[in-house]
Amino acid sequence: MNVKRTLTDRASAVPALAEAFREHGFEGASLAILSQATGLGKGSLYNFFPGGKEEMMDAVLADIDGWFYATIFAPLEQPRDPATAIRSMIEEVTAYFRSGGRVCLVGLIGLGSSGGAFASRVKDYFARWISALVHCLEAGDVPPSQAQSLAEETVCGIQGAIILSRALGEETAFGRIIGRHEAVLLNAVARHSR
Amino acid sequence: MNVKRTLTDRASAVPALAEAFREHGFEGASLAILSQATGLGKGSLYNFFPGGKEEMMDAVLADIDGWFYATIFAPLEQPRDPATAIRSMIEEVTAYFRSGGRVCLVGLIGLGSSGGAFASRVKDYFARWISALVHCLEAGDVPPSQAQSLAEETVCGIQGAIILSRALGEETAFGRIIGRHEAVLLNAVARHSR
DNA sequence: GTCTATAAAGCGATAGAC
DNA sequence: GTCTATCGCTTTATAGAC
Repeated sequence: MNVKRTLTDRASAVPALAEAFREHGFEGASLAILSQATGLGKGSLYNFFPGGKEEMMDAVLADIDGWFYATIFAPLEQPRDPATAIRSMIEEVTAYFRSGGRVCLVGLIGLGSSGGAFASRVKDYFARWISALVHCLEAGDVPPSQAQSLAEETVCGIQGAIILSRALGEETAFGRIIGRHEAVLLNAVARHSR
Repeated sequence: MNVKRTLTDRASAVPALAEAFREHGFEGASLAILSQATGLGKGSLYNFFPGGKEEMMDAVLADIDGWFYATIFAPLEQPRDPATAIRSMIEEVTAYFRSGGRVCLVGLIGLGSSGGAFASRVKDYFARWISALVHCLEAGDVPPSQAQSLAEETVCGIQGAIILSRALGEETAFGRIIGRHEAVLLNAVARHSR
């Protein structure tokens, strides 16, 4: 019971850490910031994460990966109806990234120099996303080569939409861009399953 | 003459600073790193950039903006032949970002917390890029609303392609994704100018 | 298990010799 | 104009009180 409790507390600190890393980046998020974000003292943080910031970031990335797998990837991989799965993905992604107001931490880490330490997590995240979307499109009778292209373009477009909507300072850009990707995906499955 | 000389030396330090900021980010690039990258001591750096790191980054962003305006934006705005201008943009962009091996510093800064201080530069960069591409497409008789969508999608796709090719660790992804965007743009101008 | 105090190192920035 | 030395301050990380 007491073992479970410490794990639970560690796990409950992860979302706060994630938000701090999102806002300040890996190097920018100091222990003082992380301490304030979680409400835990530095001592407690090192008790949960003996490896320091790196272990915290690793736990955050693992948590994000788990959430995406359960919420986005898994439904795409075994879709009852491909069109519904696509619509669901777009809806969840838009809510998760708050229309571009919230940064994709995995993408951000991949761009930075700190990315090397988390390269495999970053790679897996994007590879699994694309793979899941490919499976969904193929379930909608889209030819494999076209499914691969569409999946890559969609995942790219989402990352780009976050950058662009933040840069332009207009949240509406995100929905506009993502909406067009949704339409392209739905059009593809509708055309081929016809 | 001596005035010109100091300006030249300051300017010649900017590309090295840019590369250091690209590799380490704004917070990650310490003065020790910037000193090593430029070959100048901290004293010399502060002589050229009294405002410290912020002024260095601002000079870097101004330099990048100037290069993009001359090389990419201006040719798009007054295209002799839209298709040629588009092909040239893709070629220059691919070389500049080294097929995704080189990060887009403007996009990276826009994602990070340090972006606030450089928000107007980041915004202008993307707004001008999209605007220039829209003008080029309209010169190719693409309807305005469609030109705006295509331009947004292309700029997004380039940013996303950098993230994805780095994350997946395959440089080929960049050319593949950007090539499809190029084809879409060329197809649009060919179809409407027909 | 959580805190405060503290260590050692690195940070941005400045001063002053040359 | 360029360097070295140095100032405060913040950083990560640890130690020890409770």
